[in-house]
Amino acid sequence: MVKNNYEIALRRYHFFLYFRIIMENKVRAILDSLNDEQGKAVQCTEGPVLIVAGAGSGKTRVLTSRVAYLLAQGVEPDRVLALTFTKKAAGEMKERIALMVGGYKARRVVMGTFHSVFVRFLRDWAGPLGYPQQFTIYDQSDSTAAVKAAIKELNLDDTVYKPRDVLSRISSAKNNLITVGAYRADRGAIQADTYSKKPRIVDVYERYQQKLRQSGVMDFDDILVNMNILLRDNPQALQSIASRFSYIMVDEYQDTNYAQYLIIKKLAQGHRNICVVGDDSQSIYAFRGAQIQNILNFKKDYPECRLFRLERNYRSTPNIVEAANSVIEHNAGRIPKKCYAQGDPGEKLKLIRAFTEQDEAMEIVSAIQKRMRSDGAAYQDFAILYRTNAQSRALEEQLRRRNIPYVVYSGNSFFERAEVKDMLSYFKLVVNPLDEESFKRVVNKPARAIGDTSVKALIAAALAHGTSLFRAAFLDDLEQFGLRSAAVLKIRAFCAMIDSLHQKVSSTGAYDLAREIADKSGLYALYKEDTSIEGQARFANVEELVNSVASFEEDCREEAEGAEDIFTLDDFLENVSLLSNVDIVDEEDTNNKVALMTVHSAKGLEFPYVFVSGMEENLFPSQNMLLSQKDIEEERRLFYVAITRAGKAVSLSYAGTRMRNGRHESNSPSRFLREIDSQYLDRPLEDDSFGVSGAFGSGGGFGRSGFAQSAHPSHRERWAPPAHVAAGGYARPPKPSSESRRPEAARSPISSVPAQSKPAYTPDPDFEPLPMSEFRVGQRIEHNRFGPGEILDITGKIPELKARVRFDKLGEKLLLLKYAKMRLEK
DNA sequence: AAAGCGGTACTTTTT
DNA sequence: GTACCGCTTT
Repeated sequence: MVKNNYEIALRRYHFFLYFRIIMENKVRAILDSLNDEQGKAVQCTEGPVLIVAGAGSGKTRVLTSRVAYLLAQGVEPDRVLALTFTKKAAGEMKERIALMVGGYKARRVVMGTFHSVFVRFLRDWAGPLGYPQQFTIYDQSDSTAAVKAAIKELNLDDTVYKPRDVLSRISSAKNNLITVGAYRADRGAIQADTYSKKPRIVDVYERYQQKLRQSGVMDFDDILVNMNILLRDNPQALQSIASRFSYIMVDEYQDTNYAQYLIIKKLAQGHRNICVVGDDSQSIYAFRGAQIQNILNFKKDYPECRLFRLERNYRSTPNIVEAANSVIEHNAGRIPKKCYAQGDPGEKLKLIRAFTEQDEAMEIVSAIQKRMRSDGAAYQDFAILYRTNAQSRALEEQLRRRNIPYVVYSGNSFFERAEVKDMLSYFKLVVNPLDEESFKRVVNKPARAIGDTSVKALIAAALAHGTSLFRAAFLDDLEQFGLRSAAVLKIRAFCAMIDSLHQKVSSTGAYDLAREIADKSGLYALYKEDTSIEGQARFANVEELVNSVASFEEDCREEAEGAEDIFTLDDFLENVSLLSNVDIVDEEDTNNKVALMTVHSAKGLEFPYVFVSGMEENLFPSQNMLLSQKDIEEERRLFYVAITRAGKAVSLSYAGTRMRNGRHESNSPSRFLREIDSQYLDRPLEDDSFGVSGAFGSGGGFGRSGFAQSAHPSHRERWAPPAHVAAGGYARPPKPSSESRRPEAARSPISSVPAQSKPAYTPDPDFEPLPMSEFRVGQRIEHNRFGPGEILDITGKIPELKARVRFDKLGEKLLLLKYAKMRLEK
């Protein structure tokens, strides 16, 4: 007996030793792949930790290793919370952790985006917060539509109260946890709104919130606001949620806003094991409330915190890193750090100068093909980045022309299609019948003889009773709002259909229910019967959406490893609503394809070869960002992000003219190009490349008399005109301004001389306006629709030039030249 | 009630 | 140049 016990104890001890050796091996394996500083950061698990991680410094490696290290120390996976900005980032980290500690443990780590993790908690506490358990989430376009509806209900002019602007105002209020009441009490905010001639924004805010409430819906910001409310007002919830975790990690901390900051603070206040990772130089989301202060002030909140700096860049060549450094040094108030790379300095950054955006695109495509031959690179090694989504067009055209496979990372592709939105609205409405925007969208799709008039009356009834459209449908005083009994019956039939589907949500698999909705709603049949080419494409999209429900369900089952959960449509919706641009693209879709995306979307990604296109003033930096020094610094960080995506080579391109909003625009090369230390560029940037002088001959050639010839169409096609021609032709050729010559001035032109920074060209008030094109008074023209005629006179200011035309058949008409489809008569 | 037209605004970035 | 809105027409 004694011996037996002894043996057991010995065995246990052996097992313990054995176990320890395995663990030590695991730990060693984890730490072996790290440099000194990374290793320290990984092992410093207790207490607050700030990791300032430069671009390409192995930030993800540190984060994943740190989680793996914690698990190897015996920490239970579900006590670790890791927050990221995109699902893609979270997914990749999970995969890497799984490689280190196995999938079983890795999957149990609570890892996801702020929004998706918090939504889970909010579901558990939906009741106390006054939401239905199956609340749904409004995306940007739903929110905008709801704001618009709120504006209309308040009888405000939606051309003054532009829904997008109002929403962004409301959004920043929410991101700073300013409720409607606090907003009303905030004299500064009210004054600002009054000053911008929109004093009733706060009323719209109030109405908008009411609508969301009645609809049982949260917008993106509400997820954060409600999380804060929950943690503030519900001690039980705070206790339950905060005590679940003993370690918290936050990625991209520089991009957190106040609401997120406060949630993290509350969750960490017990154990203070909070590790945040970020790079102040890569803070690019101020427009959605991100506060760079959060990372700068981390030390103030956690005085005992340890700081680790990851300064060695493993991604990029020294030339790229130094070029990026030289740019970011133009910003004030950064966390001091010196990023560096070792090894072969690599190629210098390449400048590409083109006449038009098409030329620019061609140059880029040629460079890609050349590079593939010289370096044996594959398509997926390339990324083309740009400031605005609209710029992808010209690039796509050229890529298609040369049969180069590419993938565009952008939100407005699949999920923005009308037919997909219709189907999704049905899904949302079935999950949450109170959802007003979804209700309005699909109530008469396919046609059920429930027209605008009926819907308007129903809205009035809902408004009067302070309830949702769905509930309003069953009121018994609907006649008072002008609804005929036939219409009421049809509406109620629709609601009954939705309700019967709604009953099945929690008991039916997502895919089965999706199919049933597609059938019962009649949407499937509606799209199927349209046999036109576009109709077939629409049908295919609806099919694809429904199929994606199936693959979602499969993914979930795989993840759950046979646990007998059923995955329902509300799970699917939640997942879809919180996808980011980079999440939407299928992994298989990126195989051997050139990637196109905005610089914002590119954050966190890397490619061997990066092209940054549209390096022009007013585009990058954006013209909307030229007003304040703060904004310029954010644009500069954005440019920094762009450059540091590259491993081997960076090409920066700019065009002399490009089409924007249907007009040709000319801009000089971006100031950021001038900010790159010239020793890292393959050639010096011409001081006077575009829009100023030089390239097209200075001054004389484009005077008043010179304009008539240069504006001839054939001439214009070959030679991109400098700015003063494209801008309308009546401005003087600018004198080479001192601003473009002096780098010091270029660094801070805004704060010192705001007047000079914007209009590079002063219009001559005495000069008679000429049309920007070939049209003259007295000329005969031919209009696409109105036929032949004669130009009587031309009035108005650029760009609103109007031509009075007497048409031979139709008489006089006033046409806006920039839109009129007419040409000189042959 | 749907389709078709003309007018208007739009392009900064996104969870 | 396009997407969207609201008005008009059938």
